[in-house]
Amino acid sequence: MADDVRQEILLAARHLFAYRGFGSTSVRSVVERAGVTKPTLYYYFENKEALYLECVQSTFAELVPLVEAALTGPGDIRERLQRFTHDYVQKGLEDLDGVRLALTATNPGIENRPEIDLMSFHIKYFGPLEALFAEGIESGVFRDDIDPGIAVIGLIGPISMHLRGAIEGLPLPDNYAVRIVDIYLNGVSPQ
Amino acid sequence: MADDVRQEILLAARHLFAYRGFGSTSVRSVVERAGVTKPTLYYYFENKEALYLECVQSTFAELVPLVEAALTGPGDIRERLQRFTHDYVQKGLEDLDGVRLALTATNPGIENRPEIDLMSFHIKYFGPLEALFAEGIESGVFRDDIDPGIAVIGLIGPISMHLRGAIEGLPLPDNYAVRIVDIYLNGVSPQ
Amino acid sequence: MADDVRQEILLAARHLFAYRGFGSTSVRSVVERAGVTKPTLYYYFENKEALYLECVQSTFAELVPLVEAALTGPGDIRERLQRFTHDYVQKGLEDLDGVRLALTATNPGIENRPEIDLMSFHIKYFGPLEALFAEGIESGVFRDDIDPGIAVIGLIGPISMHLRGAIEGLPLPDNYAVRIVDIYLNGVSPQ
Amino acid sequence: MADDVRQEILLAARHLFAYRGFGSTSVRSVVERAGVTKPTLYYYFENKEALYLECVQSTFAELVPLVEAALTGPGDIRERLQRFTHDYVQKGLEDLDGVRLALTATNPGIENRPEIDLMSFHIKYFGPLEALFAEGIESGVFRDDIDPGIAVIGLIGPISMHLRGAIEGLPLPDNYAVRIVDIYLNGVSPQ
DNA sequence: TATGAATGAGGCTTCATTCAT
DNA sequence: CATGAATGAAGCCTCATTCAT
Repeated sequence: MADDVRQEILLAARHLFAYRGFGSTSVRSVVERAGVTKPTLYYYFENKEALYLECVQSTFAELVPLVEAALTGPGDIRERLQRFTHDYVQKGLEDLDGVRLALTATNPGIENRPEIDLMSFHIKYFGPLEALFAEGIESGVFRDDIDPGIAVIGLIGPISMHLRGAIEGLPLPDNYAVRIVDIYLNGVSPQ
Repeated sequence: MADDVRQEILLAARHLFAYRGFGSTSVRSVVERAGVTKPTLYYYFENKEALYLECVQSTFAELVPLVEAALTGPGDIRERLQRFTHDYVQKGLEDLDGVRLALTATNPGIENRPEIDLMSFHIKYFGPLEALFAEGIESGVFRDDIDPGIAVIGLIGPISMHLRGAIEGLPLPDNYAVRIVDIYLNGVSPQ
Repeated sequence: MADDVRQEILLAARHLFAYRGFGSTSVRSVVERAGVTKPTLYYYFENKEALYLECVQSTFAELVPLVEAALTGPGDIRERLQRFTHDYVQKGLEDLDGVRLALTATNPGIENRPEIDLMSFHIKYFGPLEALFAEGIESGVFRDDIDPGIAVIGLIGPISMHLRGAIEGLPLPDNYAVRIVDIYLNGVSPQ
Repeated sequence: MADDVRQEILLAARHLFAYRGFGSTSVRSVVERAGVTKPTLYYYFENKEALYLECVQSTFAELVPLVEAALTGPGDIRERLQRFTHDYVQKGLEDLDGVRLALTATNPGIENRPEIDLMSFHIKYFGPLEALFAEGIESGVFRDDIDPGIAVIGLIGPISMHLRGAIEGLPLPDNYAVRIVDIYLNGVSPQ
């Protein structure tokens, strides 16, 4: 019962923070969307900042197991990268609020917004990915002259840009996971 | 004289919009930083929104010739991509405010902020890049089974992610332009 | 058991009312200090005002017997005045919260605070003192050309000012009771 | 013009702070009484606290020259004390708001109210009085076995208590200055 | 050109209090 | 007896904007 109210507030806040950012989301708009009064919001959350942080952290928290599951599952590395790409984008498409929120929250240093502990997020988030690359280099599936950091960004960068496009309504190509990973693995030059 | 004042206001606003976003930047903070009074600001700019738009558009305007110059200059395609990558990142490092502002302004739909005409920007901005890819495919330098949209994102995605990292203080790898383009062209798999 | 809770609330409230006044003491701060919940407080007290009144009245109630005991005890008038002065100040030093509360509560008309029935308090409080003066005048120990009201204030005024000083940490002079009463009886001029 | 508005706000605030204290006086009530809007108040004063401090300090500032004038003027010490007593009380009767405000502001440590620098006030305020006593002791007009601190309180205490009575509507005795100083100088015992 | 002064609206937060359990 | 949860009203303060000068 009571936790329903809390959840309702979180959902409303998540949506609004995602669409308007921290500084431009008023507490009033949150409580109106959630159908509660302001003191009720303050009963469950210390202040607007704490509410924001919980929204962001819960959003990120949902991503971590996804990454891990996709990357540590069965299949060879190409298959795992494809599954990761697909699941990650799919999850984003099913939760556009979450993507928007993540994009805003990881935008550097703006908005008067509370500090997000991005570093620990990066570790949890990119950790398994970097591990996969290390594994791939060792087993000869990846070139051994590539910095793992660069390697991660080479995949995450395009994926996140595709997601941004999807948010703005651009269509994803068919078989996007296969194609993105294909370019990633083999490059744009003919072999 | 008068244009100096205008310029001063623009500079102050650009910095603050870049660091705090549109909704969280107060007109007061802008005029204080610019050393003018509020009516003076409103003499030069219709309102906060117009001021923001001018900041963003002038920032983007600076980028367009850069892209064009880098891509249409001398050299083969690999060299031109490397030059583009290098110049783009370099320009960003020299104008971190501009990068922040661009990242915020192109973040999807947040912040109560005025609508940016992203589409026309995209055309000007990605146009030359897509043209280069078309040229490359035609001349056989690029694979012909790649969607040009995906191709652009495959390069822009990692570059913009590197820039975001740079803003947060992460070091760029040595020869980043060469290495990024190398992965982009040849993929992470051994040939 | 139950009265313990009530007493705990009263103690907490007394302290907070004493230090912050009526208007600036929140019910929340009282219940937190008392370790109870708000409905519990409202179970024992009708509202914040009733709680305040009980704090003040119980504080004053403690003073009345003290005054009477000191003034109606053994000894000549000088001794009784000294004992009164000493006991009164001593009691205050042992209950600084009470002194603060009394000072605040008798401060004229401020604070949105509930009306204190000061008049009846004055009668109980200054009554024995005025009686002592009447007795003193009759017996020739006091001058007969002095208004009793002025006489009372001549003693209470300095005592209460000393107490205020003590609250703020100023040291009391040695033998303060003797010295204050001495001035009071004989004046500051040489005889 | 503009300073008139500022003055109006100060007057309104002074009255309300005097009658209700700091914590129980709302900014809204001040601006309504002053006939201005809230942003106007904040244009002239940094915040509620600064407004309060200016009220209190200006009130005290008015007292200092009064004390000095009364004590350093012509006449022997008795006459000067009488003049001081009379002028001080008279001034209070003409500015009951000021008296209330001073009483509240010097009430120890309550009300969440801003810290008043009482020490420097005490020095300015009681300084001339203590000097007079020192002078009086040296010239043999006062007993030399009296601590000057106690001596000051012996006079100020009753005066301030009389003022408190006056605020609550109690009548002052005829010739109060003469009578108070008389007791003060000669004591309540017959010579 | 430039400004001191002003404002309606709204920002976040806390108040004293109560109801159903 | 006691509480978790809720609320209308009000708290202080700042917002973007404007007008007379």
